[in-house]
Amino acid sequence: MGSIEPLGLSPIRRPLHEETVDRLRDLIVQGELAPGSRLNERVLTARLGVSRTPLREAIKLLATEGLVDLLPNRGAVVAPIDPARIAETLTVMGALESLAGELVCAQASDESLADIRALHYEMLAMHARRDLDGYFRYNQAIHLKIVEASRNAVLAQTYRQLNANVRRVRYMANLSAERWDAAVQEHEAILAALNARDAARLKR
Amino acid sequence: MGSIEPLGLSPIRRPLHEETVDRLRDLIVQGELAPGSRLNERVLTARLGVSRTPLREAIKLLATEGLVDLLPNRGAVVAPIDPARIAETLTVMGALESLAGELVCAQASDESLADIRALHYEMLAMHARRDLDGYFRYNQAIHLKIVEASRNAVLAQTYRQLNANVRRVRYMANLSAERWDAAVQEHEAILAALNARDAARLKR
DNA sequence: GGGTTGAATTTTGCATGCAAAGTGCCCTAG
DNA sequence: CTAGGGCACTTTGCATGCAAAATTCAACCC
Repeated sequence: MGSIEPLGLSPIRRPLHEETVDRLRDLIVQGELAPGSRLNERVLTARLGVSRTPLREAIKLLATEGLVDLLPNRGAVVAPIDPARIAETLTVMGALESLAGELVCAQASDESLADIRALHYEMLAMHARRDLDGYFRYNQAIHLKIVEASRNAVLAQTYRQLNANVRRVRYMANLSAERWDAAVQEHEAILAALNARDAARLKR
Repeated sequence: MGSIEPLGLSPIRRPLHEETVDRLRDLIVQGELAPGSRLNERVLTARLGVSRTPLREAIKLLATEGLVDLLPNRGAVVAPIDPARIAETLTVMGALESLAGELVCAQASDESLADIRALHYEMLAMHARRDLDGYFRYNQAIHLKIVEASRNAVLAQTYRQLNANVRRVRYMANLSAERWDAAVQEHEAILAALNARDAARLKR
């Protein structure tokens, strides 16, 4: 396009299609593109400032992540939120978290555990001041950190991919207060087990 | 390209990029494209008879499956086989299979179980006549069938995706005879537990 | 002789063009 | 007034064009 790189020492330039995937994913996850709405290529190229080629690559990629549905010869739509599918996803994520917990107990570094503990207290702080949004962010961060601390890159990537799908729901479904408190209790228990490196306790 | 569709009453026509993904995946999984070799777009378009656009879409898709590595501005290579990564993948697949087993015990239909049992005996037949290739095919089929019988589409898709990666290895790594026999024994045990719908026994 | 630089070629990344499939509107027939 | 058919417009799917990055190869300098 007509713009000249400001040549601020930008060490690397990310491929456009990658950038587009991330931006489009954010639009979908944060609900800016509503579930079920069509993804018109012309509109999106205008909105994102890219041409159709990287956009189409991005759309197909997000289709494999389950965030969009491809309708042959009729384009793509933001995947509707299917409660049954969400439930299935949570089941699988549960199994992965369980595995991650075991691996963390067995082999994570003390620094990783310390990081997780720190995030946990940040989250408690958010809970204390009833900051739901902040709470969710730290909650996400903790889960991702646990999965990363498992030192299994495949596990981490698989988990992240599934997570994108349920994040859409979490953004919408507002938690009741009791449900929220219960979740926090649960988190306390998990953290305690991790600290003790007690894999058996973790699985309850 | 210049060819005319033979117009045999083809009810539907699969999108070209999808077809390309499958064909390219097969080339990689079956080792026809060696790990580490570069994916030259011009060469592949000639080989597959498609233009660069669907080919590029396919390559990016396979990158998310972990079958190819993308080198920015330098194209793509068939992902080298990294033993550590394979081990990680098997760990995750193990967790998923375990989950699948539980789900199958809890809620699969009797017909599904019968299908699995039938495949199991087919596999035993292959084992008896020392047909390694046939054995692998049925082995794969059984695992896929179990995962599908779990009635969790997300689980099934996740499993299939991870499986593509390890299939490359299974094609190469020839099993020793003892290792093979042991695997068959294991399979017998799994099938027995499934038939009894005994989830606890399954997990050993 | 080894290393470096730079021009030619190749290859990728992105943009755009073209044909076919799809969609909707309007007009007409019943 | 409603149902059906046809035409125009929109949108997608694929192919190709163009510019920039990378690679190659060779001449040149040290």
